[in-house]
Formats: sequence, C-alpha cells, structure tokens
Amino acid sequence: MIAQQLASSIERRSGVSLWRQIADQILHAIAIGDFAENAALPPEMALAERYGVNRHTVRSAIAALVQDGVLRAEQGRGTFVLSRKRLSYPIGARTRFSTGLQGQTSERHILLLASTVEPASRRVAEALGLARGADVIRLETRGEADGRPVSRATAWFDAQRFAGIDAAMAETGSVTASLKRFAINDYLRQSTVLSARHADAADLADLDLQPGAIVLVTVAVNVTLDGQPIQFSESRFPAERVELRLSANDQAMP
Amino acid sequence: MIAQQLASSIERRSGVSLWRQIADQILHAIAIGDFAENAALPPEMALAERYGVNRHTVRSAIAALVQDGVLRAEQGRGTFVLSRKRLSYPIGARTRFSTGLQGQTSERHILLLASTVEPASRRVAEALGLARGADVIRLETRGEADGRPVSRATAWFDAQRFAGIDAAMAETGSVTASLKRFAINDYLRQSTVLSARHADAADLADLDLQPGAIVLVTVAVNVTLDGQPIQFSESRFPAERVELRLSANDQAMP
DNA sequence: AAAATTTGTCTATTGATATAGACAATTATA
DNA sequence: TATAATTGTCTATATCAATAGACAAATTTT
Repeated sequence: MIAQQLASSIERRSGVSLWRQIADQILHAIAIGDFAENAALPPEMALAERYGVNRHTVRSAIAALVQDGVLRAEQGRGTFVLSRKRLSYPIGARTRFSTGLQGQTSERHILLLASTVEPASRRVAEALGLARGADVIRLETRGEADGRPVSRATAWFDAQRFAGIDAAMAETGSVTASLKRFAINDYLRQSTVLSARHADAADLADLDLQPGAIVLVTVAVNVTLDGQPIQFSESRFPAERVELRLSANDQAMP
Repeated sequence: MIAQQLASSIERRSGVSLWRQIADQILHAIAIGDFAENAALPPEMALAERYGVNRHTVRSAIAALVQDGVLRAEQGRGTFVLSRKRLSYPIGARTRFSTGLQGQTSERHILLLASTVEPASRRVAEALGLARGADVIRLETRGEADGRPVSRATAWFDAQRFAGIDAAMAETGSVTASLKRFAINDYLRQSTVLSARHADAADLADLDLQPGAIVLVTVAVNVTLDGQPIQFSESRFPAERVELRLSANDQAMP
C-alpha cells in the first residue's frame, strides 16, 4: 500500500542499467514524499515483481542507495528510508541563498571554492555588457545546508568594478554582503533560464553525488535597481535534494 | 576548435553506459549552442581520444543521436548537426502556452490526449481547495511546436464547476479559451514548483524521446484574480528540446 | 518454539556493453 | 591521380549487467 505510488516502468536496452532506473524511481518517490522518513520500502521480492526484474537487480539498486546514504537495510527486518524530503529553493526577482531556505534547515552557508581572473567569453561579455575579452572575476562556490551540498555555482563579475569581491566572498560567505562593499545595497534578478542535465564529473565530486545524478541548471543575470548588470551566474542544483519554487510573491517585482 | 566546449568527463561503472553519457554530452553541447546547425562534429577518432574510449563506443553514441534525428552521418565527409537549439519557454505569473512561444516557432497547439473524471487525491484536493475524494476532471495534453512534442501535461479541475471543460479543450485546443466559457477571462499562476527526473515510459512514448531522456517537471496552481484555485497541473518538458525562462517581466504581477 | 518473512551471500549462465584490430567505401585534399 | 581523412562493417575478446536458483542469517509473527 505504501508503495502504491512507486512508478513501475523501466526501459531495457536504453544505455541506462535497470538497477539505476529503479534506484532513480525510488529516489524520486522519496523526494516527492511518498515515503516518510524511517518508512519501510517494500520487500525486495515485491519490488522485483513490480518492475518485472530479478531480485538481484533490485538489490543492486538498493545497494547504490544505501551507499548513497538514502536507505538503510537491516537483515531480517527490511529496508528503511533515511533521507528527508527535498529542500524547496525559492526563485524569483529577489532570490537570495540564505533567506530562501529559512525554516527548512537549521544551518546554511556558501563556501568559496576558487576564484580566478580571466578574459570574458562571448556569453559572459554579453550578459555583463562588457567587451569580449575584458577581465572578469570568476567565483566557484558551493552552497551547503545542514552539511549537505545543495548548490554549485559559477559566477562572473566585472573585474574592474568589483576588484576584491573574491576576498569579500571568502570572508562573508554571502553575495549580498559582498556587494554591499561596492555600494550595492539592493539588486534584482533580471532573468533566469532553467534547464536540466546529467551532472558532469566535477559536479559529481563537488556535490557528493553518484554518477547518473541529474542537476537542475539556472543561468541568471543580476542587475542593480536601475538595470545595470552586476553578475552573471550558472548554478547547478542536485535534483534529488532540491526543487525550485516560484511563488507569486517571489515573482512580484518590488 | 569547434568542439573545444564539449565536456570530456564520463564515469565508468555508473549504471549509465558510456555511449549514453557521450550522447548526452553531445546533445547538451548542441542544446547550448556550441554547435551551429549543419556544423560538423569532430571525427569519431578525435571524440574517442577526448573521452578516452574506443571509437566503437563513440559510434554507438552517434548512432543513437542519428536514430533520434539529431545528427546526420555521411561516409567520407563527417557527422553533422541537424537539430536546432532548444525552445525557450517563458514561465511566470502569466504563463500561457501559445503566446509564450511566439517568434520561436511558426506553429504550435495543444492536443487533448484523454480526459476522465476521478476522485481527487490528497494532493489535488489540497491544491484546489476541495474535499478529498470530490470529483475532479483530469485532462492529459501534449503541447506541440512545429510538429515536435514540447510538453506533456496532466491538469485537474473541479468537476462541478468546470463540467464540460474537456469538450471545450478538445474543441479550442487552449486552456485560456476554454476557461472563458466558464466566465474566467483572466487567471494567474499562483505557484510553480520545479524539478527534474528521467522520463518514464509513458512520457518517452508521448514525447517521442529516447530512453534515458530527462524531463523538467513543473507543478503549478492557477488561480482567479481574487485567489480562488482553478487548476492544478503537472507538466513535463523534454530537457533536450525546451528550457524554461523566467524573465523580469514575466515575473511581475499584473 | 516453530514458522514465516526478509535481507545477505554464493555459484552459474546469458546478454549487453566496451575494447581491439583490420579493412572496405566514400569524400576531400595535395 | 594519388593520398589522406572519415565513416561503415566485420570478427574476436573481455567486462559489466541481469537472470536463476539455493541456502544462510536475522528478525518478526504465530
């Protein structure tokens, strides 16, 4: 009964192994709340029947999720759900990392992984309104909530105008706080483009994901109140841990 | 030089075959515009070296994309990109299917696949403000642009208030037009929740996707201007064909 | 205490995935 | 026209994924 919601369709000869497809579906069922924390998964034999596969194939899927810290298997008792539901990350004109997750986590912060100065690519130059090849600062950051990585972002700033923002980020752990040092007390998200893909090797490592994981990708431009571009960024969110939420209030312009 | 952007990281023993990972990366590179239409892919040997795999593995990836209509291989010449960039689907308080894609496609419409009356699940009842088990109409639709499926949606309406909306949808092919028959001339999107997952078997068939494809999922509630819930819906967008765009204007409340 | 349920481990076999090498067929280039 | 570059096809082999069956180990139920 509990698992009535679990989808039961898998594809053979797809280039994606059956055990991974099953693992993904279990993960999805947990993510949308079909299984409460500590709830028991259906027995291996029941899952095998449902998906029309061998018990060992189900065991491979479960083993991967146990390895991933999502499930806990106990001999003689059953297999149980460890991980909580996905974080709901609000997104809109006034998207801010820290305030957005309030109430869902007890602790959250942004970690600066690396920063470099480089010539602007076409894409970055266009977004920031700079000449192609102009110096930009690139910041690589990771967002963490309760010790779990929930985002991995790459952000670009005009190197001339925002010289030293890397140090400010390292110190404050906040984009909002860092921008205040450059006399920017408020800013808006001008545009956000959303897509999804499989995580690449670097993201797998940085976000502590298993191969085959999906990331939501947002490409965004932040602007000052009078429309000057400040920041161009690409953020990756692990789809198994985070969902993005557009609420009416967030969508409203200030 | 052309393929300088192509990522070159793949994971072994991940449950996802190497040829599928490579196919996904090529697809992604095309989707973000790294390859223009009719541009030549690097030769098979070059790709094999870049990914550190055998040429035959690259050939499997290319074969899948040729089968999928994304690439065209010509003996002696090379392999060329057929498909265009992703559609950019605007999303916000005033999301409408048809108007949103204007300028990007010459033709677009919504097809009603099926409709049924059923008791409301917990999720649907909560969203629509109905008692659990109350009758609701479920519409299954597919959005098409220039003959290509670009969305697959399931929508629920209060069966009492919107009796006959299935017929209206079949006739008009538009949610906006159908709602006008019920004296609703304007409506807003109250909330949107975004996630991503692998397409299930039904979506693979309906959206004409290859196994392993990723879909963006939006769960949304539409309300009247005074906040009464009208429609609850879950839409799936093939990530390889569609990206979702939040622009400042779309985010603004009217 | 006995029986039933459930996860854990082992062996064996089959099919899909990946590697390796050779050579043919077609097109572009020197 | 010869040469190089590129895709297409074939054979062979190794590894991973999936199936099948049997039984052990731990826990819960009767």
